[in-house]
Amino acid sequence: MVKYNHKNVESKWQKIWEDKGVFHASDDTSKEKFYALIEFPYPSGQGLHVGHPRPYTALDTVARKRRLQGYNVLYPIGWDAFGLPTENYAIKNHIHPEIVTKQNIERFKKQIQSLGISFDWSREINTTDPDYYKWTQWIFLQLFKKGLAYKKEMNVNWCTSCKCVLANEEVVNGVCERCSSEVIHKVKSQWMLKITAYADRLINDLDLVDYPPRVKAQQKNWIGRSTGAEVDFKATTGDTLTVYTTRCDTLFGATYMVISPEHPLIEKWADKLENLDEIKKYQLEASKKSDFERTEVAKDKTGIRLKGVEAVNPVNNTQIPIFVSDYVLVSYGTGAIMAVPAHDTRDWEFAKKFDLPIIEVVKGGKDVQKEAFTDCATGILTNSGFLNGLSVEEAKKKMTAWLEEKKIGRAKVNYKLRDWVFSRQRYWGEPIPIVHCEKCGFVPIDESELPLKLPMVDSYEPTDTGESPLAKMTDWINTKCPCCGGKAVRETDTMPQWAGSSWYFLRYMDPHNNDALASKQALEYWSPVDWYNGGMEHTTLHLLYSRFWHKFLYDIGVVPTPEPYAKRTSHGMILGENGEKMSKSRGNVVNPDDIVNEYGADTMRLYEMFIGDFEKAAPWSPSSIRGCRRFIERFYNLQNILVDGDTIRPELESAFNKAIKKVGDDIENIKFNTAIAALMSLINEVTSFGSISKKELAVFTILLNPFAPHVTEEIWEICSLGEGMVAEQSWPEYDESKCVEQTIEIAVQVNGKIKAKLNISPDLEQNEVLKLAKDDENVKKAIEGMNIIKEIYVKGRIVNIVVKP
RNA sequence: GCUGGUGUGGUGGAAUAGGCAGACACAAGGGACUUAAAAUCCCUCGGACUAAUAAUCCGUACCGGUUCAAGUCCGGUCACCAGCACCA
Repeated sequence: MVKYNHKNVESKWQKIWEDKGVFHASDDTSKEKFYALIEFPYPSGQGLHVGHPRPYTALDTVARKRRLQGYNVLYPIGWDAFGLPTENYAIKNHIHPEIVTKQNIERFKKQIQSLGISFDWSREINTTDPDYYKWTQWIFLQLFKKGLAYKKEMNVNWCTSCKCVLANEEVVNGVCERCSSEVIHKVKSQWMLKITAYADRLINDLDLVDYPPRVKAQQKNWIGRSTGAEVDFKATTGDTLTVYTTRCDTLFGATYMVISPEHPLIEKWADKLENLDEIKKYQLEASKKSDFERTEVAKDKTGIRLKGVEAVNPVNNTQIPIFVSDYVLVSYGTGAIMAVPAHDTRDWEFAKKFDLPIIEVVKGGKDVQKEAFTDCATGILTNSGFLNGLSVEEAKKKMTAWLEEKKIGRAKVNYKLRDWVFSRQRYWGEPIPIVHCEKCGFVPIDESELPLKLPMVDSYEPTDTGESPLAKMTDWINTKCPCCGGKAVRETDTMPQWAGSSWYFLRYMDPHNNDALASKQALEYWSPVDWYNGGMEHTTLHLLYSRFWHKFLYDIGVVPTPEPYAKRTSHGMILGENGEKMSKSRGNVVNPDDIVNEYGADTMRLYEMFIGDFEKAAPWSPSSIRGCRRFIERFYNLQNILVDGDTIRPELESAFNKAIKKVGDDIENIKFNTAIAALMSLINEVTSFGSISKKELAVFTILLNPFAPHVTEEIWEICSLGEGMVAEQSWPEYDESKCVEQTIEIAVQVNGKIKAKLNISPDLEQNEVLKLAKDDENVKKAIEGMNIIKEIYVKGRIVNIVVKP
C-alpha cells in the first residue's frame, strides 16, 4: 500500500498548470464560450477562511467540467481592493493603504493558488490599479453626462464610526452594515446616482434571467413598486396638499390627514398655525431620532394636530383635520397621506389614540371600530356615493377615472428604492473626476485626463467635520476649470467600494485594453456572464448596483446585453463546528491553510463540495473531512488493482454509465454533494469487484478530476492512462440504454404494505410481473381469502395489490 | 406584520415526475491484523416487540385531507432561519 503524498503531488501539478497556462481562456472565438464568475474577494488583512473556497471550488468544478466538454472557458479572478478596512489598518499602523493592499493581495493569492482553482491568472485585475479605475471614472463621467449623476444637498445616513455617509443599502437595522455602529442623519451635499430611473427595468428584466426565486423576490421587495394614485386635497388656506395612496377607493373614509415632520407646507403655513411652537418642538424631536431609535419606537404613534389649518375631502367637501406625525415619511410618495382608519392598520392605531372618527367604507370584514379591515379581495364599497356596491378593484378604477376627470388626481407608481448616495468622505477610493467652477458649476474633467489619480497624502485620517482627507491637499484640489479656464476646485469625496465592483466582470473580458473598458469583440463574444455565484448579502447591494450600471452601459451602446448575468446561484455559509457563524470573537475560525497542509487541497475541495446542499449553510466538521481524505486514498490505491483493458467490462457497464450521467447532471444542477456520493458508490462497487481496467480507471479519473484535480493528474500519469493531461481529455459520454440494470429489484405491496421483493428483468410485462408477485409465499398469505379490487404495476418500480375481505 | 425559505436517524445529509424512507459519509459499537497503537479491512447501526439480521407494528415538526400509494400534493397549526419593516 503506497502512502499518498499530497504535498509533492499538489505543488507539482500547480506548477505545471501555471507554467503551461493550461487554464487561460483562449481568444479563439470560433469555440463555444462559457463565462463562470465568482465575486472577487476583498483582500483583507485576516486572509482567507474556509468560507471563501466554497464558491470558488464549486464554480471551479463547473469550469473544469465545461473545459473537458470542449468549451472555451473564462474563469477569472481579481481584487476588490478599495475600502475601509484597509484604510483603517493603514491609519492604525502608519503604512500607506497601497502597500497594505499589495501585501494582502500577495497573501490571498498564495492561499487561493494552494487550492488549485483553475483561475486564469493572466487576467487578474485590481480595482485600485489606475489602469482599472480609469474606466470606473470613465463610466461615472458618462453617468454625469446623461444626468444620472448629480450633486444634491440632502439628509443622509452618517456612520459615526466610519465617519462617512452610507447608501440606504448599507444601513441594516438602523446600524452600519460594515461596522454595526450607530447611524445618524446629516444634511450634506452628496453625489447621487439616479438608480430610480431604472427601477422599473430592474424589476421587469428579472424575467430575462435565471436567478434563484429568493434573490428575485428580495430585489423586487427592495425596489418596492406600488401602484396607486395621487389625490389633491385643498387646504383652508387655499394651498393644495397632495397625497399618495394605493387605496383611492377608500377616499370617502378619509377622516383626517397626516403630513411628515419635514413637510414644506409647515414652513409656508407658519404664521397661520396657532400651535407653531408645539409643532416646531415635535419636528426637532423627530429629527434627532437615529434610524435605530426610529425603528425601535415604531410601535407607538405620536403626532400633533395643526391648529388653524384644515383640509377638505374632495369627494364630500367635509373639513378634516391635519396632523403632523413621524409615521409618515418625507422620502416616500408626497410626504403626506390621507388617513382612512377603518381600512389601514396604522391609521386605525393613530385614530384610536387621538379619538378620531372611523368610517367604514368597505363592508364585509369585522367591526371597524375594533380593528381595521384591510383585505382588498373580499370587501364591497359602502357609504361611498358613486362607488357603493363595487368591489375594491372596480372602485379603484372608477375613482381614479373620476379624479382624472375632475383634474384633482392621477394614477401614480411609487418605489421604495431611493437614489444611490455615491460619495464617501474617505481617502482609499476612486477620486470623483469632477471639478467645481464658480462660473460653470460642476464640470467633468476631460476624458483624456483619466485616470485622475489618487494623490499620495501623509495623513488619510477621516475627519469629524465630514470632509474628505483629500480636502487638505490644496495643491491637488486647486485646478483650472476645463470649461472656462478659470479657478476651480476638485471634488474631494471618493467613490464607494461598490463602484469598482459594478463593472469588473466586463474588464476580465479584455483586461489590458487601454482604449476602452473592453473591446467590442471581447464584449460581444463573452457577454453575458453565463454563471455568477455569490453571497445572498449582496442581493440588494452589489448585485443590484451592477445590474443598474450594466443597463446604463447597454443604453449608451457600450455592452451588447441588457442584463450582465444570465444565471445566478448563491452558496450557503460555512459555519463553525458549533453551528455558529465563524468569527474571530467566537474563536471558531478554521484556516484553509491548515487543512491544505494536513490533508491536501483535493481533500479540502472534496469536503467543501460534499459537506451538504451547496445553497444552505453547513457546519464545519473536522471528523467528516477525514472521510474525504480516505476516499482520495482509496482512489489513489486503485492503481494496485489495475488490469489491462481498453473497455469498460460488461459487469461494470451499467455502474459506469449511470455514474457518468449522474456526475455530469449533478454538477450542472449544483448538487455537488450527490455527485461525490455517486463517485463513492462507484469506487465501492469497483473495489468489491476486485479489479479495474485502464479504460475504467481513465473514465473514473476524468469524472473525479473537476473535484480533485491534483490526485487525478497524478494517477493519469503514473498509470499511463492516455496522452497528455487529464485537463486535456474529453468528458466521457454515457449510453442511456446501458444505464439500465439487467435485473432490478421491485417491491410488492398488498394494500400499500410491502410484503415481498422480486428480482425481475425491467422489460417484463405487467401480467408476468403480477403473476410472479402473486406466486410469492408472503403475498399469497396476505391475499388469501380476499377479493382483489385492483392490481397496479408501475414499470420498473412497484407492484401494489389492493384487496378487501 | 410582510416576503422568501427550512423542518428527515446520534451527526452532515440522500430520495427523478407521488412508487421500497434513511443513498453517501461521519460518529459509535463489535471483530480481524498487530507485542501494542495508528492505519487498513470485515460486521452492526431509526424505534418498539423479539433468541432472531422470522413475522408484525410505529416512524420524515404537528393536525387533517386527496390517492391503490404521501417526506413529496392540498388545507390548517407550530418552530426556526434569512431579508424587509410605519413605504400609505
